Amino acid sequence: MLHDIFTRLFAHFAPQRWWPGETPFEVMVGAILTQNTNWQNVERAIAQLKSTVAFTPHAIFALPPAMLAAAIRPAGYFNIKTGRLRNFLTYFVERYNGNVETMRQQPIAQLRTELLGVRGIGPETADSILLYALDKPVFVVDTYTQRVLSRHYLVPEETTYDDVQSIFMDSLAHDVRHFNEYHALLVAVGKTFCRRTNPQCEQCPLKGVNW
DNA sequence: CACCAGGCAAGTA
DNA sequence: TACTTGCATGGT
Repeated sequence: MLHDIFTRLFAHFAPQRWWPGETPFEVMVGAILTQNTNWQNVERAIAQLKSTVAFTPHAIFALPPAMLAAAIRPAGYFNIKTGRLRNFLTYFVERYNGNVETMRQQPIAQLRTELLGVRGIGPETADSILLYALDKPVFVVDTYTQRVLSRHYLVPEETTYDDVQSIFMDSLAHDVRHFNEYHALLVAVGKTFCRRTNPQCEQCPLKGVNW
């Protein structure tokens, strides 16, 4: 059934080509900045940050917090996100010397535990980093995923993050490219047809699914 | 004007 | 444990 949903979405939408970002480290930063925030605003923030300092873990951490906050201001919650970014950078630099390839070599379960231990990184941000920055076969769940599934009565609305994730990871092959495209397509269908205000259910490519 | 966007943590009872 | 609230910009 999850395979059928993917087939419908893939037939309807063009490839999403997630995650936007020139480097894995940039994807990590974007994952934190995009929390409850429109991606367009994240792009502004990243652009401003790039024009402020060299886009490396050490350089960004060396930036005075007030300047970091000013740079990422367009992404919203800039004081909160400044702290969260610095928490992550502390972890990334202290444990991996800011080296993506070194981090990538660790086991998935260990990395997920480490990331969840950083204050400001919850399950979605952790999994986004694992999948989109480190190429780990982890399925990313977000509010659109939950909403699309529950609107089609595939899961109860109150299903937890980990349970939704298990539904996907227990029935699909653990393929990075597939998980990448699938999550992005769920966001696409959620945005386009499954909005709270002004839903467009009649034209949704998932119309009628209720296995 | 209201509402939303690729969440998370802290506070309250 | 189970809710609720704060965080904040920019687009529609």
